Amino acid sequence: MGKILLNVMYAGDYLKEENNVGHEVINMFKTDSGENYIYVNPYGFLADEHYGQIDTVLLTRRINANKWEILAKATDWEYALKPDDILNKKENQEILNKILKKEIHKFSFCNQVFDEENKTIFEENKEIANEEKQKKKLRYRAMAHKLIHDEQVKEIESKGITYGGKYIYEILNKNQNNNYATYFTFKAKTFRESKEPIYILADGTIEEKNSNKRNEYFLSGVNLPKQSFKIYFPINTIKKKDEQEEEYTNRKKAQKKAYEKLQEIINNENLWKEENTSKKIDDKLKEVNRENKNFLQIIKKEEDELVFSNLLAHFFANKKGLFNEFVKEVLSKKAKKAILLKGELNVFREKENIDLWFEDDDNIIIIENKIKSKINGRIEKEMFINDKEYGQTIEEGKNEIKKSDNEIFNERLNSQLKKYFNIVDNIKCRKAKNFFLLTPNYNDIELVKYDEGNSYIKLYYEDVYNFFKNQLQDQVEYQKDLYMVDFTKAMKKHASPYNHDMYEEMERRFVKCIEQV
DNA sequence: CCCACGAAGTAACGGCAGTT
DNA sequence: AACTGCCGTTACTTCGTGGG
Repeated sequence: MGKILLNVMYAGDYLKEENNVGHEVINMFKTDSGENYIYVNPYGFLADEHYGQIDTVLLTRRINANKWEILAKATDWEYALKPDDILNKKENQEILNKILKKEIHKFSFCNQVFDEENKTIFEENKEIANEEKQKKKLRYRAMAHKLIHDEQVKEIESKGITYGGKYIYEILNKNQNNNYATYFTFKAKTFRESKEPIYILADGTIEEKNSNKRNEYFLSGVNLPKQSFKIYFPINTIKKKDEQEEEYTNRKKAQKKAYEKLQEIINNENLWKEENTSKKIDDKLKEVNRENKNFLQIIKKEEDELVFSNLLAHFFANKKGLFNEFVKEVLSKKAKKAILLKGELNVFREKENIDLWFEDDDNIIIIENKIKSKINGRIEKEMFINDKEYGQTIEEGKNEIKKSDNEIFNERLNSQLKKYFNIVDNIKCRKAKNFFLLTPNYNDIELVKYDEGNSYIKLYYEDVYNFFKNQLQDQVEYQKDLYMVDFTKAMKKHASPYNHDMYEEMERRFVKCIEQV
């Protein structure tokens, strides 16, 4: 029975620095000779005992604390450089002995040696700050890192591991600590991307109750790590501390079940592409990378919902007939009824705090735009011991959280959706009133959760993006408006089922670095 | 012109659970 | 047993708007 490793990609403060390219970017690319090298976060190697044990590495991305997306599977380790083997080479032992004055057989042993050697120094100089101690400790580990790095560089040259004609260590030469970096963990014989997003959900997600969505797998009773980039299945250690025997066995059972479920996912051929779809760095990819900019990206306003609301209001107010088409082609279809516009159209921004307010003789159409933020509103938690005693019942549709047999939390979400609905609903007129909530495709807001949520119709950026794209194709007039062309480009990001920001950002940086070497 | 308020942005902080 | 850094929460800041 082999182990499964779930590894998180595109995370960490390291990536915030423009010059740093996450090493994991290589996972989604083939080398120039068509091989798949995999880099396992965070440092590119595993603890000694895992080598030779792992069947499959699932490359994942965090959606949130309890929801991870599986992007690809890498199986059949063909080749790896084991850090401890490198350190145990005779010449490396000599180097380490000379510097550390101690025999090192295990990578993890560096810390211990440091502690022993510096015991007296730190006892005598208690004032040495902890921070400084940490820095010094890191320098010791860096020696081991350096030896592994040197060995990898040799291998990269002899095996010709290149992307777009450049050695991987050349490409990443602007990375912080590139001189100490590890570049690959192993070479995989098979690499398959998922056909469509596969999600695994752990405890704490509201999706549990209706987890019959496509490709969502619930790993009940298992916690996904919040800090670590790795989790191994079967899970290595279960702490028995503070646990009753029954809880302990239940947790063991849950973990076994989770492991079996992951195996099912891996073996389910329907979930994975038939071919190895990882790309090679070629001229076409470089070209796409250069063209892929839009002005909102440049001014870093791609995530700003106010900007999108302003632009939508601008185009609908100023392009004659555009809103008419939009209502016909998109809103009517979403509402499953014909919305017929009549008379002069007025477009308001932030009227009564409502993002977009369209009004003509016969209709009021409200669009609440949510890109990053959630629905605002107070969450009122009512806790009552045994609802019968208090004479209260839990209304249907509310989120009911059962803490124990007689403790029930009733979560009421008194939301801005309700507020806006009431504002418009209370207007005494014969106009038809339609409410829409516009969100990116990756940001699935559960309307049922909110008061009056059901009065809103979900509208996705994909709908709006496709509409604008089609309009641009059909109307030469629109093509001349470069703001409209760029705005449409900027919407594409939010029309994706993945929030691919880091994924795409890393790809962009990677290709940029290759061109600059 | 002042002030209150809403909403988005931001900084700080504690919890978490695997890793060394 | 100490360490780590993400994540959710909370409190605070900033900005714009609209009422008085």
